[in-house]
Amino acid sequence: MIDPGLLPIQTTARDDAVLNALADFVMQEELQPGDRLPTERVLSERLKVSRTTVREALTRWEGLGLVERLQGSGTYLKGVVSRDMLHMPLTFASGNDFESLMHTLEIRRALEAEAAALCALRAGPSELAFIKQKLEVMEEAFHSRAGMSSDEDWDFHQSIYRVSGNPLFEQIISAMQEAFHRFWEHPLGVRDFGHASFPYHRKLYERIVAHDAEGARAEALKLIATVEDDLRRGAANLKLLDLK
Amino acid sequence: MIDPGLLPIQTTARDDAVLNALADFVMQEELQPGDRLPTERVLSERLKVSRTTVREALTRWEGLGLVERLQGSGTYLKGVVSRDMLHMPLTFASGNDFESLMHTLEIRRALEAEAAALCALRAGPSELAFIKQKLEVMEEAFHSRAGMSSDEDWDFHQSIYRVSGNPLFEQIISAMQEAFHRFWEHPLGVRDFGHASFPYHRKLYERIVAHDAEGARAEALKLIATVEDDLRRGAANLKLLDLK
DNA sequence: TTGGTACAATGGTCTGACCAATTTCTGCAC
DNA sequence: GTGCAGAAATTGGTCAGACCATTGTACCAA
Repeated sequence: MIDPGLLPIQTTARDDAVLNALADFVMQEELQPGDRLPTERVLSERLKVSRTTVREALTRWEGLGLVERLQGSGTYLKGVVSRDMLHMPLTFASGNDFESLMHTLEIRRALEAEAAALCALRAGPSELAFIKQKLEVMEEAFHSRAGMSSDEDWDFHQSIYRVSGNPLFEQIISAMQEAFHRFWEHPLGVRDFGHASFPYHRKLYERIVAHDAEGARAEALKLIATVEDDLRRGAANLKLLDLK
Repeated sequence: MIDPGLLPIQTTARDDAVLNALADFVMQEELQPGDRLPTERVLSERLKVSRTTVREALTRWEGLGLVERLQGSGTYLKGVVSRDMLHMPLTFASGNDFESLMHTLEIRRALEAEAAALCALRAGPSELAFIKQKLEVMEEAFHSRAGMSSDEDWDFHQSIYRVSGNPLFEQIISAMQEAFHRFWEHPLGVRDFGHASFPYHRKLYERIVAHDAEGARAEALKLIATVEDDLRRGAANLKLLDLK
C-alpha cells in the first residue's frame, strides 16, 4: 500500500518539520477528531527520522491538546489541525485554594452565558435535537442515581459550546475543567454538589429552543450562580473545621 | 456538576513526575526567568530517570513556552513556573479572516460583560477614581484626535479587568489581543473603527459607579455590539471588493 | 454466552552512542 | 600582559535497538 503523503524529511529542525508533514497528512487524509494517527514506528519509517524525533514532535502536540496518546492503543487526533494554525498556550498560576477556583468559575460564568446566547441564536433543528438528547441523558442519570452526574452534565454543557459555533468556548472551558479535577481531589465536603443546578438545565434548554438569546443568557447565569453558592457553602464548612 | 472522584489511576506518569519535581526545584532555588536550568544529563542522574524521559518533559514545557532550549548552551527558564499552574493551550484557525476575528470578539464580549458586572460589585472609591481617570484620558484623546485611540481605549478596558478582582480576565484577553494585534490596527479597512463605541464607555462607567452589576453588563454588551457591527461592515466591504 | 488466555500491536522508558552548536580553555604571536 | 585562533569540553538534538506496560483481538473452554 502506498501512501501519497508522508515523504521523507530532509531539513534540520526535524521535529518541526515532522509536525508540518503530519499536519499536511492530516489535512490530506481529512482526518477528523477521534481518528487514529499512524503508529510512531510507521511515522518514523516513512519520514526517515528516528522514533525519538517523532515522539518529541507528538509530545508537543499532546501538550497543546491537539492529540491524545493511549498506551497499547494508539495516538488519536483530539482537535482540528491545519498547517497554518496559531497555537497560543496560556499558563498562569492557579492554586487549589477557594479564591482561585472562584476565579475560574467567574470565567466560566462569562463564557457559559455568552455561549448560551449564541446557541439560542444559531441552533437549527438538528442542533436542538442534539442538545435535547444530551439533556435527557443527563436528567435520566440524575433520577436513576439521585444526584448530579458529572459526565452527563459535562456532555450537556459541551453540546451547547459546540452548537454556539465558536470552538474557542469549548477549548477554554475544557482547559479550565482540568483545574476543577485537581481541586476535587481534595473535596470541600459538600455532598450533592451541583444538586441545586439541576432544574436550570431544562430551563436553559427551553430558552434556547425559543431562540431567546437574552433569556438563555439569564438562565445560564442562574445555573452557575447555584454552583457558586455550593462552593461558598463548602468554603464555609472548611472554615468551621479549621476553627476546631 | 463536577467530578466526584474516581479518576483513572496512573501507574506510569514519569514525565509528569519529572515536571513536578522540576517545578519544585525551580521554586526552591527561586529561579527567575532567564536563569539556566540544570543540564538534561544532570537532571537525568538526579531524578533517576533516563535522559529520554527528561527530554520529553522539557519538550512539554518548551511547547508551552515556559522554557527555551539553546543547543550547546543550555535550557533557560522563560516564564514563571509553579507546581499548580493552569495550562490553557488555545488554537485558532490562523489568520485575518473575518470568522476568526468574530470568534475572538465573542470571547471578548463574554469576558467584558462579566468583568464589568464584577467591577460594579467590587469597585471601591479608589478603584472608581482609577477607572475614571482612564476614561477621561480616553475621552480627551478621542476629542483631540477626532477618533478612537486604541491605546487609551485599551487602557480603559484594562482598568476594568483589573478592578474586577480576577486576574484571569486580563490574562486571557490580553493574550488574545496580542495574537491579533497587528490586525486590530486597521481591521478590514474600516475607517473610524470603533467610533460608534465611544459613548458607551461613559455609560458603562456610570453603571459601575452606581454599583449596578446588571446595568454594567448590559452596557458592556452594547459596547462590543457596536464593534461587531463595524466588523461586519468591514467584511461587507471586502466582499464587495472581491466581486470586482 | 461467558470468561479466560495467549499473542500481537502500540505507546513509554531505557541505554549508549554520535552529531551539531556553543562555550570555555589553551597556547601562541605580538 | 593582550588578543586571538584553534582545540577541547559542554550541552542540546538525533539515532538505533532493546525491553516494559497496556491495550486490543482472536481463539478456546466451560
